[in-house]
Amino acid sequence: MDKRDAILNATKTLLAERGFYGISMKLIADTAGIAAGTIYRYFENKETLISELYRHITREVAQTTFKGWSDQLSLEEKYKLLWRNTFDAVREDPQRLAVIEMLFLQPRLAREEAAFCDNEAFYPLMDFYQQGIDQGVFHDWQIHALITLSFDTAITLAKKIIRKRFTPDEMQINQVRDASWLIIQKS
Amino acid sequence: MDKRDAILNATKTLLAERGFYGISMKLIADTAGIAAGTIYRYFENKETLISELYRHITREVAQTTFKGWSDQLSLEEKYKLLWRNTFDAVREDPQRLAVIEMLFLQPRLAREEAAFCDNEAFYPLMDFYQQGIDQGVFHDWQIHALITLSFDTAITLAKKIIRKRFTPDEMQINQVRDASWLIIQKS
DNA sequence: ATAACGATAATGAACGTTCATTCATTTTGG
DNA sequence: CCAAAATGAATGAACGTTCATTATCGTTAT
Repeated sequence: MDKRDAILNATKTLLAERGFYGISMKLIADTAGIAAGTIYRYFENKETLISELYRHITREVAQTTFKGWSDQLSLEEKYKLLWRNTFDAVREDPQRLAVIEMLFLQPRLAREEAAFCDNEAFYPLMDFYQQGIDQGVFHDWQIHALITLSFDTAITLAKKIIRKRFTPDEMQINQVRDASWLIIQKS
Repeated sequence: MDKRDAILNATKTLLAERGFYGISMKLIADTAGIAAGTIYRYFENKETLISELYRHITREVAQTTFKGWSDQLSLEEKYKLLWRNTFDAVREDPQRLAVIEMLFLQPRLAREEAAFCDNEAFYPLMDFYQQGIDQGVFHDWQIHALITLSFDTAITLAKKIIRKRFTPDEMQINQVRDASWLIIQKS
């Protein structure tokens, strides 16, 4: 399935670099190094191509987010792992976040895929927070209130690096991570 | 300039509701209650229409963000004001955020307008953080590290309400706001 | 080993549709 | 009555999709 990947990759790159306008099937085909008609051997039409790209990337994101994950780890170790994985992933492949956000904002996709994204791929994340609450370590707030204050800062900060608003600095990055870890705890 | 506004409004609504596909000039015109050709009396072409919509909304956002702002207020009062204004604005007009994000992600716009957004409209925000640092109240980190941990949580949390991940709850909202205020301070 | 064959994959020109834009004509309002 | 505004049918370019044709490659027959 080499060509399928090439098509998905080309679409990803073009979306990230050019946005929604100017990614014609012809251009995708050229970028992937194939003929326009060939795309239709692998994808029904443009809409399903985009939709499958979204699924593809979501799966990638879930994988990198939980790289090195183990139930043996302490809550704090788990948190540092999650935060770092997320932060580094955004920096390593900025296109991934750009495209996922872009697609996520498309109303059609948003409704279909939101559930998938939330429930399937990121279940361990929800579970992590639930454990912290159950153990009395985290504030007993709605999980997404906790996520907003903690995990989401990794994404927000990484985005700022991409957009050149924040200059990478290992010490400050760790300070943000640690601050976000502190703030969700009861004591 | 009634019609100009009608056009901008129609474009905003359609973008928010349908995303990038299927917002033809004809549809925008119909939604605005005018003829297709009329749009070209107010905007050079589709691209500048979109671009001016972005400017228009950014200006609106800046206005609501600083509603009630006064140099008399204490840092903490200023923060609570900023956070609330931002949070409420997203809830009141979700389309605004949806569209601004969508447009911001378009690479062409992103480069042109990023500077405008950052430097002009949100100068007082930067200034607020700089004051906190200078007064020794906030951590002496890069401003955008502080923003990530504090101001940005208002946007992130508001988005979660729109996407039905977080159920509105005044007490928890205030807890998040206060936690984000605490975390950026030295003591 | 080579040739012949068939099936699967790939190609890209052609087609029909959509859509941004134009402009001759009509409407509006002072 | 006239200038400015508005109209919407017409235009042409761009684009998604199709499909007749060609290339590829594994299998079988010689």
